[in-house]
Amino acid sequence: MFSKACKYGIRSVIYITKQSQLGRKVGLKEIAKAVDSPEAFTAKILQKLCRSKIIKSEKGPTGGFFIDEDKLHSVCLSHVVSTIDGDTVYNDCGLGMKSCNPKKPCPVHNQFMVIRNNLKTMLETTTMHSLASGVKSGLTFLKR
Amino acid sequence: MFSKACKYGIRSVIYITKQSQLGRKVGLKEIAKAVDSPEAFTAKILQKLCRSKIIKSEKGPTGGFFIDEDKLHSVCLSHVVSTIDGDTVYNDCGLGMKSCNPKKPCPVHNQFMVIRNNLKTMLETTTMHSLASGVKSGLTFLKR
DNA sequence: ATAGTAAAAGACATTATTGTCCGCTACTAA
DNA sequence: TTAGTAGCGGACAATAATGTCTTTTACTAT
Repeated sequence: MFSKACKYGIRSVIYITKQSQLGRKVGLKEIAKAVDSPEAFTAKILQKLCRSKIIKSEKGPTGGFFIDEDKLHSVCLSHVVSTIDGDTVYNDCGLGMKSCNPKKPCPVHNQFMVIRNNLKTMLETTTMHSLASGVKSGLTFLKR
Repeated sequence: MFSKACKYGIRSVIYITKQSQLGRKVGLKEIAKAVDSPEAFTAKILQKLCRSKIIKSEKGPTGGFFIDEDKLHSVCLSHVVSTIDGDTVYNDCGLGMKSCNPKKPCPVHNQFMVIRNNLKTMLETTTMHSLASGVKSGLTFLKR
């Protein structure tokens, strides 16, 4: 479904969200440990997410990654996914055909449309805030 | 969503189905041209599909790939997908966590369950026969 | 029988993804 | 000002996926 990079990214942003709700900035090491991801690789992913303004970072001691107060409730799964994996999940043909469109559809075009719209809606309506809440309340988990 | 190998596989099986409905066996070259896929790579995929009994092959001149009469209406997308990509689409955690299950779910477990069940149902109820019919009637296309 | 055709199988090549390492830059606190 | 911390960026390494090539095997029609 998603690349590993994207999965690490989502897990990381959930953790950052959770900590930002407590007013904490978190360092790379802490994030990698909390979500059980390779540290250096995670750094790359976080850099991408910074460039796309989903998260912010501050250098130096007491620095780390965080999410702005006013963004805490608006960041969605879809933002992270499109930053890391691009729009392939939404746009690419299910059978990998170059020009698959409603006028010249691939054999599974319509079937995939339904699934993909479901997925798109889910990604666009699921906020990182709500996912972080699940972790905070102990209903869901971020590692293992 | 699916690997390239899986996409080539699906396209190929649709084409083979279409031709088998006409009582024709089809050679590798013809398949690769019809579905616009790399020939040698497609050969590997067809071998897998043969080993899993989804399609059959006959060697020698007048040989080629085909689907048994009695299977023509029963082969589903799910069969091809699980042969080529395995069960990852159905079983693997959406966030790549090792032990994600209903008792210890990842943050997006429930959201993904819904989507995945939709997908699973779709794959299990969509026959290659029906997809081949769409191509035959000119409603859908297998290349470009 | 044998010549020709087509799939099977294994070795190899290329590319994309994943992952690591290290020096550099920015920043903060003392 | 400076020492230490933490993210940034580029180069590099390992692995997995994709794709190719060549030889062998099986078969059929003549």
